Amino acid sequence: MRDDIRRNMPLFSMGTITKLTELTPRQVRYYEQQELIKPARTRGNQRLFSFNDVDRLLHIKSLMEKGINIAGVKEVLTGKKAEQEVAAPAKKPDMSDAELRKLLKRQLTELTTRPNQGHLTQGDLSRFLH
DNA sequence: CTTCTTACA
DNA sequence: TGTAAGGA
Repeated sequence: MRDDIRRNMPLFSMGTITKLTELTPRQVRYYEQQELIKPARTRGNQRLFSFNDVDRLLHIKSLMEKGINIAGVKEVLTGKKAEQEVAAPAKKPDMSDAELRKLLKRQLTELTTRPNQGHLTQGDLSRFLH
């Protein structure tokens, strides 16, 4: 009953969030607009995210990767519908050459810069907190 | 330097 | 979703 205030305590900056979730600031702000998350603000209007926010963002991310749209994500997160009931239209596994090389280059630098670190995926947080 | 909002050749 | 612009 007190673990809640901890999970809801505003602690992370946008920079931390993007590195932790691997989402772009654009996406994070958009999800906030859609009221999928409600991060706190500092006096200077800077967003401060909590563990719960990270949790929700990771959930949203996994859902989006499954091809589920905002509407579907909202229904799932709002707890009014099951994940299956909002099945994705069609998944396209294609990626342009530019994107592919960009991705490979990024992963390569990450491998040499910070070997085996950072980036959470859904489920990691709960284990981390428990 | 990091983040914020608004807007769109 | 990306990105440029203008401020904090």
